[in-house]
Amino acid sequence: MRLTESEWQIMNALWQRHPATARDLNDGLPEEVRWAHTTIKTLLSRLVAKGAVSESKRGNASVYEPIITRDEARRSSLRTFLNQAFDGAVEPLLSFLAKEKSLTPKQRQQLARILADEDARKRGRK
Amino acid sequence: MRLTESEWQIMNALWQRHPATARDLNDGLPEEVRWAHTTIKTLLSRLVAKGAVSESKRGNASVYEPIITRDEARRSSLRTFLNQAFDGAVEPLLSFLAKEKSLTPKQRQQLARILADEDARKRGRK
DNA sequence: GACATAGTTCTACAGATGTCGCAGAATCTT
DNA sequence: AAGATTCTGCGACATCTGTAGAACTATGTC
Repeated sequence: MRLTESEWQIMNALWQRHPATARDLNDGLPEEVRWAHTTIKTLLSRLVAKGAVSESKRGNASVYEPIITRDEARRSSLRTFLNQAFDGAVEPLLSFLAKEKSLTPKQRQQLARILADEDARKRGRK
Repeated sequence: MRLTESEWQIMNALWQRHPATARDLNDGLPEEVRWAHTTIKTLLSRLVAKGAVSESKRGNASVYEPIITRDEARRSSLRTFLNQAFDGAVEPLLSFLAKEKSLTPKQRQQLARILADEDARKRGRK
């Protein structure tokens, strides 16, 4: 499932609050991205067409629900990102992240901790 | 600097081998993505227009050089990716990566090692 | 010099995306 | 029930992307 930039906006709002109407969503969107009502509707229609969102009627109005999960969307987005920028492999991204100045020691430690925890969890579960 | 999917292909080939002519590049591209010669030229022109690539003449033919570095491109791509899928923060991506089943213990360790090394380097440098 | 070859610029075009406006149907308010 | 308000469906349109053919020009080859 491939989402465009504005579709991500919509989905992010929808994952956060759903079921939701077009209006609900627009209110929930960040200040800077306030589209015309019809714009949201168009985006939502396209998402429904794609099968990323479900639409049902409550009286006259449409109510939307996400079908794909955020993690699913993240996964495919990550895939694409890796393919384009890192030869499709995770390792290069990992080193890149580790190298990045923008990653603070704190974040670095967080990452290390996450890994350790995850590792422990994996081990313990077996 | 925002690169499209096919632009990434070109850039990846160009970072790998440059200076290069349109023909050089096409040869260097993965089998599946062999465009018509003119397609490459079009893409290259667009990249030149964007300021991502420089063009110079050698006789009749054009020779291209990347202007932006791969890391720069990666950085902005990462930025966009984070903004869309992870609220713009690195941490959520880190946890996501750590959580992912697809990340093997080996990769997890690699990442841990990278972090440790980087940390040491940082510390030692100060 | 005449032709084949390879490079160049221009133009084109369909499909994807970002953004709506309009006009009519449904619903709410007095 | 009339007017105001809110939705909806549909069409529109400018840009961006992907992909390439056409036509012309410079080069290489006998």
